[in-house]
Amino acid sequence: MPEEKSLNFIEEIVERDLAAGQKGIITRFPPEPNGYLHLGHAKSICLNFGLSLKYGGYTNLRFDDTNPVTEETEYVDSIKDDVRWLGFDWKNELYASDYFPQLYEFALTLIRKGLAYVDDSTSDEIAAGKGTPTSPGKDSPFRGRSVEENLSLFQQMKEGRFKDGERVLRAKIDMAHTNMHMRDPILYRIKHAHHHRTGDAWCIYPMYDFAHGQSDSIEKVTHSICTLEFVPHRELYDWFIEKLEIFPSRQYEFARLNMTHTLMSKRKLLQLVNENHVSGWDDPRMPTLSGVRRRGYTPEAIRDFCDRVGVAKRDNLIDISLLEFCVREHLNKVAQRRMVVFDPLKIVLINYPEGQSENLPSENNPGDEPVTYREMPFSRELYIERDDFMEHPPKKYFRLAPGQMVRLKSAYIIKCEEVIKDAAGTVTEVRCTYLPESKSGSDTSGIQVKGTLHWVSAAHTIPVEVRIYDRLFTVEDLGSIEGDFRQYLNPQSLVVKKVFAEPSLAKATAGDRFQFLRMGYYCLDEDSTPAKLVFNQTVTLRDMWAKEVKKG
RNA sequence: UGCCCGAUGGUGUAAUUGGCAACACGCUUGAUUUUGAUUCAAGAAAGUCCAGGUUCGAGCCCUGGUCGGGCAACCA
Repeated sequence: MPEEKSLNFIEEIVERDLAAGQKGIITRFPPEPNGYLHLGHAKSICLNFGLSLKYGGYTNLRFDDTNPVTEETEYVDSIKDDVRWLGFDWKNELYASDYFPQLYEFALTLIRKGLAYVDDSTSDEIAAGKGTPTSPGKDSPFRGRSVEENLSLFQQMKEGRFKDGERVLRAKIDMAHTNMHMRDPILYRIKHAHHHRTGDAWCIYPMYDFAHGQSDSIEKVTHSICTLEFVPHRELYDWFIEKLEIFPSRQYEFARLNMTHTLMSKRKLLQLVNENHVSGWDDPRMPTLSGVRRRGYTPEAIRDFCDRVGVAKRDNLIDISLLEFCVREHLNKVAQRRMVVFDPLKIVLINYPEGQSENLPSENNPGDEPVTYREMPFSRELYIERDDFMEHPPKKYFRLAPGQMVRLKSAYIIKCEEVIKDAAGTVTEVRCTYLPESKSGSDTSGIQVKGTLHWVSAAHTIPVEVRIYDRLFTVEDLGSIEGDFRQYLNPQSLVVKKVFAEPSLAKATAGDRFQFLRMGYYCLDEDSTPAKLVFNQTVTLRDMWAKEVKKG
């Protein structure tokens, strides 16, 4: 039995409720369809769906579509794709807009109870009347209207007798309340706008506060989980439930996910898209689910990540290296190994017959239970990484150098015999001898070498494009910067290279994930054509040597 | 100048609810290795924001501070 993992504070609440006799739980994931889902949403999705999976119950997918001017069907579709990709199934696909008739009835109820009124004030007047956090607001001059007049006016609002902004319906609570959200919050506003689902059926739309909690209640959601910025809304949330005498859903808040070197704000991400700082919502540098998916991240890795970051109420800034650890850990298990030379240096095997070649088997993944192999052509002329040769190597360098021997992965041990340079002194070719008796799998040479290099046969290699990504922003904490966040965009966040791949990669299909030996994890991008393969770098391998070099 | 949250190694999350502060990432060192990857082993790193109080005993409870975050969209 593995050690029982400790519960997060929401699980504790759920277990307490269950122990107190509650029969099961219902949660919901309530995105507004005005942008693509990002890693922060993944945390919420894993929490909400994870809870109902763990405690027996279900989770609804409910679109909070109460603002027709920013919401679109494109977003609805992408959100559904992303939730499914992450690996979760919702019980019901619902929309707050489904509840417009019911919500309208709720508004009528409040008016009849004398708890809501139509306000003719302008937006500015209402804002001014709100007061400030440290000073009370003032009652609207329209606050005292009779129930009949309010009913009539609200009816006229619904019928389209007024223009946008001319009137609103407000709750009648307390303009001096210490909680700003309780100072007669707006319930309904007029928007003569086309809604992605209800079309032109309505010209009044409920505000978030009047739609969200009641939607939870209608669905009998037991635990309505949201982020910390909604804490002050909870008092209002409960007020509606009490006054309307409806199912008592309960709201609980947790701290949203923040990550180093990136942003988790839909508004700012939209700006990056609109201003073409990235190629789209699914640009592999984006922290969106469609972005990390295209980058090659697996749903397993994302879920593992969400599990590891935990759930609590204090502000946090998760190091992006934790995310990278999670992908590496999963990809190490599932990605097939391939060899690709990024910056080629020609090797000529002077004792290997010209015109000859042979196929050498190489493991697809050394960790697989029965190890499987692919064939790699080997010949007299090869490419290795330019970094893997040094004419004057430092002490702990155990790659190729004059007089030194290295192993070519899955092939032979070679020894550097001669270095050829051009007029500028740049090494253009390295001549080596190979040890025929050192062939992988049947090595009788008895020689042990420290270094093993990846390589590709010059005559058999296929050119491919590789897109190498780095952090989107140069600063760690985007939340604590002054000025425009765009000035911190990393100009080096995308580097495109033409590189040399082993021929078996020609068979790859979009979405396939590989480990390019010693280089990193890559996946085939959808931009690929049979004539031109494009690979996205998912994440590099851990690199102790790079650290050593950096230390100097 | 109000109300509401929060504070535990560098980061994140725990601490059987009052009993020797643990786990993970990151970092360091060593072993293994036909990937300087993986794997394995070891280690450094907080005495729990501060000050009082309750208690045999406080990271947990109480009081008062300090610091950080949120709250005044006809956004969600």
